[in-house]
Amino acid sequence: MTMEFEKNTLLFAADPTPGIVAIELGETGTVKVYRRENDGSTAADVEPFHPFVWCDSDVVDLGIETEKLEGDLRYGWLITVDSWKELIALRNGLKKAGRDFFAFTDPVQHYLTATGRTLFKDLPFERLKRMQIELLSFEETVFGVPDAGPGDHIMSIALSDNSGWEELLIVDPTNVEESEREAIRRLTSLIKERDPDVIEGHNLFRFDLPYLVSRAKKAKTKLDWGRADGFLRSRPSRLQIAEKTIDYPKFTVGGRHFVDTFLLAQFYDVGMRSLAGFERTDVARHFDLCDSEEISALTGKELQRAYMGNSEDFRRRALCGVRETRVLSELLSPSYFIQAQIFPYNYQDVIVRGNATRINALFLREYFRQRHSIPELPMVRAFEGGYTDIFFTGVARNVWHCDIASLYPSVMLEFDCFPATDQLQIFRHLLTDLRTFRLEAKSKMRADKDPAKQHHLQALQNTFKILLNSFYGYLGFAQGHFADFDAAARVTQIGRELLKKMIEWLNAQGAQVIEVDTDGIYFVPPKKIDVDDLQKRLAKELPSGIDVEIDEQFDAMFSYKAKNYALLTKDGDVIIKGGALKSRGLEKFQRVFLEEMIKLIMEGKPEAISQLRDEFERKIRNREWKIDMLMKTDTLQDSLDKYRAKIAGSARNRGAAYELALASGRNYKPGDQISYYVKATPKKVPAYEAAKLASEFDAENRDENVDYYVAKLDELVKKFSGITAAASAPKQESLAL
DNA sequence: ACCTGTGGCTGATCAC
DNA sequence: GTGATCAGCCAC
Repeated sequence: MTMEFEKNTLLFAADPTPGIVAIELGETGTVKVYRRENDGSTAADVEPFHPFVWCDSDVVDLGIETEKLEGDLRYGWLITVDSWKELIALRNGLKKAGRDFFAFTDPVQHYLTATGRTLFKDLPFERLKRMQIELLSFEETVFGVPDAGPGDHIMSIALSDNSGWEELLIVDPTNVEESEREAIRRLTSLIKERDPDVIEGHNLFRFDLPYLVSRAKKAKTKLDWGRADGFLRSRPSRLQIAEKTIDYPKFTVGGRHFVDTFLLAQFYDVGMRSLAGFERTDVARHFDLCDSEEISALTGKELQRAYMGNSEDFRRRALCGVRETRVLSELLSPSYFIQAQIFPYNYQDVIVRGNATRINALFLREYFRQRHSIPELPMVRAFEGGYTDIFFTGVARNVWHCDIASLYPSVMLEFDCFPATDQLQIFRHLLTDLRTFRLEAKSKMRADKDPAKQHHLQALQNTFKILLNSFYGYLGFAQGHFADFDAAARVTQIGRELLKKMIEWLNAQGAQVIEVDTDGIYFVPPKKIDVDDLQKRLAKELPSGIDVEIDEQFDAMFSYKAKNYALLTKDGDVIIKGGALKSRGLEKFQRVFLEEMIKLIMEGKPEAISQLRDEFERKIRNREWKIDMLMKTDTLQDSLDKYRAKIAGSARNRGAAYELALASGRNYKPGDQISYYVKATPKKVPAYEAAKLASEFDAENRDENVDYYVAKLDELVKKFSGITAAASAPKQESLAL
């Protein structure tokens, strides 16, 4: 089979029009469709636009023409109009008449759903025109806020694109007003001239664009960056990334997309949990693409001096930013580029929409195509999740791990856990196809010798994987039209039963099960057993289509609590899992101490812990560490107003990060991170009263509360003393020594 | 205007 | 002191 998956219309939609790079609303009743031509130029087609509404009843009484849809689901009538203006009028009319209806709010989603088109078909990522931008402001680097004071202005605008072109605009410090205006104008004309499809930046939404808008306003310069001469627009938006909610102004401009690598980094970290922070330098360091560590580490004041002195360091720093953004985007964007070929969304929106929302859009597109009615939103109810348990705590030696491959997708397919309302059986078909495609993409990737193709296939199979895993979540998604909470409950129940069956069987074989979570089991194998043999016999216990694999073996495991454990690999590496052992909520010295302590425990050297403790105490008392070892970094979840309101209503306790944010007088927003430490105080006070911003720490005149930190160290040692004692008392607690 | 799910652990604070 | 509650973060 060739790359047939790109011909799958459920996934990649029915209309094959290649090379669409952007879509924007045009003159009344039209959209402008921008396409990349073979010679690299961009064509603009004017196309008709027919937005639509799904309605629960015939509306002939309102004098409106409707189309009766197939099936008997709630929204069984379709009303199609000829312009965006008419759609808004129709919605208002229906609302007034008390009719129940459903319509998309995004015109691009209307267009793509109605036509079956998607962006970027047959377009390699390299042919997308991507421009990178980074502004440096005179005071931002000192205060962390755009447009901090009257003395503030743009120092530089750095630009680059994926053809390798670069340009640096520097504002003349001796003639700021005129020079800044000139730089902004030059920026606008460069955007028009180079005509990028995508404008990328790190913190583009929360810094560069709002800052630029405020400076352009002062300079009375227009930011007409649209392909059809439209202006930059923004409105407040909010983004949910795992447990974090990020407030940001969402910027849009006609015919182009904005991509913020700060947001991409946030999404990346949900899966990996491995970034130290989300500043560009943190992310660049993580991916090992820092070309000059000391240049990017320049402090605000040093940078100001370099700027005033017109030094080469300033130019290097300014360009270093866009280069890193470009590489970062090349690492983090491809999966979204592929998703834009699949989902009826703008590239920019594919990034910020959640998985379940995107799946919902696929369902609605196919039901629209088949002119089939769609269901109302499901009744929401709570349902039980995966099975988690722990049977042994302490250190175990020779630990094996087995897991069920793609547990929930397999259960859904093998046990027919599909949405009751899905009369067209889209769910089953998509899931089946995705699973086949993923395996295909994976095997093709292994077979291919061309690194560029391998890279694409890797991104493709990863996209399929994310999608596959989101289908179960969709069943329990309150805003999914085809969600089905009973089906979701069946999936997890079957999952729990399978796991329990495996545990029972392993125990009956003489294995000792240590820890279980959802789809995998850590256990000490019975004596004298062959891995392949055990795997074969375990597999026989499970229904067909449910594949189990003994995928890993470890020298030791430190089992602490459910979802909290450490592993010692055969290569001597330590893997730590769980919030109790490695949470970002812990200060760095605690995380480092824990890691070293756990390593000692797993290596069978628990007696060395007290020496480690003493060494850490000495370093705290002698103030040997930089403050980053002692500080804590919290992410603000609520706005400061909401926090104030909650405190006033006794709905929550005070927290150090919020108190510091309030005291700073700066405009902190949800998603912002605050680093602070606890300073010495004359008498004992709550931590939030003794907290001080890490940025205000004075290394020449240190004031951290050493007793507070030593006490924390002791609590840590105490907390684990029981379990380390157990580990050194083999007869009682330790397994398979 | 936006939004995949449940399960589990911990630290900080506060009422009792 | 203790337990309850909330917020934050993590596993899968």
